[in-house]
This record gives sequence, structure tokens and C-alpha cells, in this order.
Amino acid sequence: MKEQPEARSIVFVVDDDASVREAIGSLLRSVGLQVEVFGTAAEFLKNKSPDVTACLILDIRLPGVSGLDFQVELAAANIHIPIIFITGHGDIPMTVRAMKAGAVEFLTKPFRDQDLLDAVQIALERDRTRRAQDKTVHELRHHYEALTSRERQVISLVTAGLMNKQIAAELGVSEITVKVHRGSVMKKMGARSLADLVRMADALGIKRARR
Amino acid sequence: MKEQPEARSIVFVVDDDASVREAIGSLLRSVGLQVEVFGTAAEFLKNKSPDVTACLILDIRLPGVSGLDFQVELAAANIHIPIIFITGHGDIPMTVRAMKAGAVEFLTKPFRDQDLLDAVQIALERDRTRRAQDKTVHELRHHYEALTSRERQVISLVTAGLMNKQIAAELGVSEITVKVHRGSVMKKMGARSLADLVRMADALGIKRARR
DNA sequence: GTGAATCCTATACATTGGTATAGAGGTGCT
DNA sequence: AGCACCTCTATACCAATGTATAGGATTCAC
Repeated sequence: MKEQPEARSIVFVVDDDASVREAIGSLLRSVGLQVEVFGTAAEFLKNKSPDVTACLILDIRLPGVSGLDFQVELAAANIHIPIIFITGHGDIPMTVRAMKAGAVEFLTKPFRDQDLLDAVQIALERDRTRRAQDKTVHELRHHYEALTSRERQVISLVTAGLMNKQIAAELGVSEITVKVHRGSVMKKMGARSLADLVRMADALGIKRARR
Repeated sequence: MKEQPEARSIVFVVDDDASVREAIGSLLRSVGLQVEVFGTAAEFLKNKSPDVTACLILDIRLPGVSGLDFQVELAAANIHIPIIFITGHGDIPMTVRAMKAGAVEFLTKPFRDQDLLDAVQIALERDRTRRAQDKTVHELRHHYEALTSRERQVISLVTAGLMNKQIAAELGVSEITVKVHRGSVMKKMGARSLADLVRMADALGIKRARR
């Protein structure tokens, strides 16, 4: 069984021109990539489910919403798939808008096959990185949600650098109580050291709590 | 004395067309911005010295190096001034390259005055943020350079979450020695808590030291 | 050699942090 | 009422950390 270098990633193609879809599809498949093609943004949204590394090749001109608007829609829907735009009749303002909104690449037809392949590699790598990052933060958030409200105050003050006695004063409780909460926080968060906990708090964006 | 809203910032303009320089210069001055204009990239480089918030409005087509190449040159020289490109005859690949390299905006002539003014505000704000960030890291680095090599090993291991006894074992010294070094580190770095120190180490990119 | 800096160590003491055990009081749900 | 959970507290004890004082060894520059 031959190893699939990109078996665990998918390239989505959304273009209203069937011949373009076909051409791009076969190009990408020829280098071992898994591809799924759609004629409209709506179709793509309907089928978009697999939770694997992916990127999107998107035509600027689409029936219904434009590619640029669709880019905004995806962002608003919290779908952060990296996008490569292709266009036959683009202009500079479109390009600027797309790139500002985080597009990986903006190619004008006709483009060289290699340029598209390069862009796809970059896009997939970007998605891979983002997914790894997301996963970490998601797990942290999951742990954080297991904390009681008091424990959340404590983690906030601990990672702000306060001593137990200061936290106790801040919260109006005894120091021993703080120690107990602090112990629970370490355990629930899975932190093996204070340094660990500080980094978790930063990754979660935890700010210094008010009393 | 009227307050100058942008008194502490400068907009540089590099364009080989004197009339364009003049037009942009007076537009920016009309809203209270301080402006300095140049006809070539070399002239700009010669005069570029003041250490204040700034941005650069750059024509793509310049005598000698192109605006795009100049953008790369500046980056290579570690000059991170935000750039706004303007062009009369730009194309999409140029736009993509400029935006990928971090340009704030890419405007085609003729553009609306307001578009340029908006871009300038964004560029200046970006520079302001970067400068603040740079200053912080620079001060940290300054403190870090005051550490002895042993202290650098200790800060690395402390912020990796190791206990003093573990650090002692790692370095092959006694625990009391680690405590002394650790105390020096806190003092020299100006850290008021371990949480503080951990964040400093992260900002400095300090990794776990090898023995 | 002298002085300065670094590195290491030790003693002694004080503070801070961590955990186990045990119990009181409150809330909310069934 | 009974149960689960949260919050708070206390005692007791142990581990970890911080600091002051003091000294030995090494290295490097002058």
C-alpha cells in the first residue's frame, strides 16, 4: 500500500466553470491530493464537514455571492479555512481586499500549475498550524470550564503574580482557603508547575480579576 | 498653542514625480500631519533617522530599485516602517507581493484622498504598536544581557517549571547555589514574581536549556 | 600581585507554598 | 429530607523558596 503524503487533507475547489473545476481537480489529484469540487458557495457549505486539514480554492466571480463576500461570510461563521483566490478578471482593489482579509494567494488566470501547487502547500500548512493551535486552546478552555467561579478568580490572581496571602486579602478569605482553591486549579487545569499555569492563563487570555 | 494631534509622527513620501509629492504632501499637511518627501529611495534612506512613529508612502515605480524591491531591502535592513503603496500602473502580482510582504495598503491612482488618509492612520497606528512592543522587548533584552551565563541557565530552567532541587541536579550544583542565582535573576530582570519572570522569558523566546 | 567578577557552598532563619484530614454552612435539585 | 457541590475554615505537618552572612576557588584584566 503506497503511502499517501496528503491523505489526511482535502482541497476544496469552488468555481462555477465546470472545465476549470475539472482542470484544477485533476492537477491536484495528479500530485496525490484529495480534492472535492463545487459549483457554488452554497454547495460547498452544505458538504463542508470533515474535520481535517483543508484549504479552499475560490473563484472571485461566483453565481450569487462573490468570492470576496463569501470570504467574509466564512470568517463571520468562524470558519477559518485558508483561501486561495483565482480569477480571470480581477482588479487591484479586489486583490487588496482579499489579501487584507487573510487570503493565502491571489492568482490570475492563466496561472502556472506550479504556482497553484505552491499556494496549496502553503495554505495546507497554515491550516495545519492553526488547527494544532486551536486544539490546544480548546482543550485548555475545556479544563477552564471545569473550574468553579472562585477557582477562576484564584487562577487569575495567582497568574498575576500575587502571593497566597495577597489573594486571600483580595478575596476576603483566609490564606488556607486560597491554598485549597489553588491546589484544585492546578489539578483541574493539569498544570505541573506555576510556569505552566501562567502560560495556560496567557493562552486563555485570562486577565487580572477584580474583587 | 494649538495641539498637534500627530505632532509626534512623520509620514514619509517617496515618489519620483514632484507634482505627486507635492499633492500628497499638502493633503497630509492639511490634516495636521508632519510630512517629508523624497524623490528616490536612496534619498529617503539618507535622511531616515528620527526615532518616532512613522509610515512610508511609496510609489511602486521608482528610479533605480522598484518600490517592491525597496520594501524587501528595508525588511532586510531591519527597518519595519509600515508601507502604503501607490501606483499608476500596477498589476495583481505586484499587489499580491506587496501585501504578502506586509504592506498596509495598495492604492491605484487616482485614489480618493480619504482612502489615503485612512491608510495613513492605520499605518501610523501599526507603527505605534510595533514600537511599543519593540521597546518592551528591547528593555528585557538589556536586562537579560546583564545576566551571567549561569544565571541564564537558571532562568531557563526556572521558567521551564523545574524546582530548585531539580535545577540543582540538572546543573550539578547544590540547591542553595540555585537559590542564590535565582535571586540574582529576579533582581536583575526586575521581576516581581515568578509569573512575571515566566512572561519575560516567553517574550525573550528563552527555551529550556540543555545541561 | 591586586582587584573585580563569577561561581560555588554552607549555616541559619523566615516565609511561602502544598496537602491531608475533618468539619461547618449554603445552594440547588430531586 | 437527602444528595451533590461549592465555599470556607482549621490543625498539623512537610516541602519549597528567599535572604542574609560568610567564605573558598577561579578567572581575567591591569
